[in-house]
Amino acid sequence: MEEKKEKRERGLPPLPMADKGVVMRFAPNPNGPATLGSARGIVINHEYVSLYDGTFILRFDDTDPKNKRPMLEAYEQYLKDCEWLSAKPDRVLYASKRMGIYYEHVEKLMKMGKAYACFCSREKFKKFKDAGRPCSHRNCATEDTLTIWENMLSGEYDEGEVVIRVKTDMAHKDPALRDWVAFRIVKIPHPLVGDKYNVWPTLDFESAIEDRINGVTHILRGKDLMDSERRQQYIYNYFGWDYPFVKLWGRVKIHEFGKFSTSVLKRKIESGEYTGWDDPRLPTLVALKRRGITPEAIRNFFVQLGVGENDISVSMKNLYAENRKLIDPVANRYFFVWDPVKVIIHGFEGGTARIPLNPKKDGERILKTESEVVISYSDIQKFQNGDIFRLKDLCNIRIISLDPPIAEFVGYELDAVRRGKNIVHWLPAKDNLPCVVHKEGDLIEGVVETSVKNEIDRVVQFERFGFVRIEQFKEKVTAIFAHE
RNA sequence: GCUCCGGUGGUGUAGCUCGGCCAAUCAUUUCGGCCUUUCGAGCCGACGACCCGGGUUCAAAUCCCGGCCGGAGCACCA
Repeated sequence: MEEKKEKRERGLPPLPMADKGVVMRFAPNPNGPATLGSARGIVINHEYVSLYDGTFILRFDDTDPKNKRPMLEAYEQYLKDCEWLSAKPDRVLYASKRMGIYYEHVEKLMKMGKAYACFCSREKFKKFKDAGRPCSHRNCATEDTLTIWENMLSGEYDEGEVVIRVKTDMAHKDPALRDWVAFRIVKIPHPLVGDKYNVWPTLDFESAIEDRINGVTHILRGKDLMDSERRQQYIYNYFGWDYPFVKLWGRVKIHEFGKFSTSVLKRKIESGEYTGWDDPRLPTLVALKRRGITPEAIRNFFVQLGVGENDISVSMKNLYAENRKLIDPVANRYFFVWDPVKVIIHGFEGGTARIPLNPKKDGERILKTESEVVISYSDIQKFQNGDIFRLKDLCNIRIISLDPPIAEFVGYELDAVRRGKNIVHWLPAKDNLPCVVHKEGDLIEGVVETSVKNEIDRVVQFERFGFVRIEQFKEKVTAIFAHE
């Protein structure tokens, strides 16, 4: 009862048939670091596993060194990204290092007469497939199939010359299921295992075997892999295995990023359009981390999205809202004056402002100033000669000249201005640090409180600007914008 | 062309398995108000949805049929 309530709060529907243990896996191709899309797989799988106290497997489906060439650094990055998301895998598998297992199983299938070597070109086979009729290779004798297989392994055939197909049903009403390819020849060295192999399994074959061997009980997969279950079911039937429970989910599109794919990202980084995988404009986890988006926020975000089967298009605003809930209570506040303009205050001999670091916490920062301050150009622009406004937590002033900006001291009474829009932030003209904020591709220059240099690698709020992560301080402060 | 799947407010989501407690949940967005001090944070409030048409039933978001719309697969990619 209580447990059930907890599940509901976390937002994920219970998993059917979970009573005999839960083993789940996330199986990326490491052709780049994890993106928000991968994060969904990592988070939800892990969330379920921890809900049922099961086992979480990270499996690299890296069986195509040609079209989906893995990136060596991405393997390690995936591990780091999982840990960052508090989803450390219980087991890590590299398909490319487990080829023997796949060979062993396909050989069994061939001996059972359930797999055969096919020499048809793609075009030729497509004709047979569309016609719903078998090609001549389908009836090849078992011994001959095995001989061809041996020759494939020893490299006697060229790429594209021959493939191994799993026998399904050439007359199946769904053309997508008819005798699919289980192995093909790829004579390009693999980033991880070199030129050790030139016969590689397809995803459907590799995944079918691995899920079984590792006792995977529940599979979460994209709708694009909808046919995998029915394709792989043939193998499971031949071996007398039970297929895991499958839940499909739709594609997630993020408004702000549009359609992105790892390979497109990679190209744009190589061409210099982006500075690297951690460019703050990108939807990679390393980039989000750099901006100060917390892993907890990402987890909450995906749990809230749920596991629906329709394709969705969601805004980063939802992620930002989750992140804000987490960081707002702890992020220290600072003044960041962008486009700073110096204002001379007549009749003010200077003063000291004591401002809470965070309205919900103890601690304060102290701003000591003389009679000259800086405020944002965008603020002063809104005032006219004679207007009175307040320098937040300091004093009230009246504009007596706009160009050059000169004001006169009016008093300390907050009540005199009261309304929020007449309160602006400021900094002492003589005591501040230059600062540049990376915000959505723009560089925003300004000045910040000197104590910001003690916040390296932390997320703070620049008042009336937004939350940023302080990245470094070398002559000037560099901050990366997260969100408002 | 063949084969699958899905359609709840602007955006997501709960509810649909076992029809009534649903004049429909929660989050976010937008708007409005509040705040001894963030016009860009916070707090409070409001607006806003069951794709359409039939059928079954005392009763349908929930079941059935048809339509419309959207998505996916039919690769020697994952």
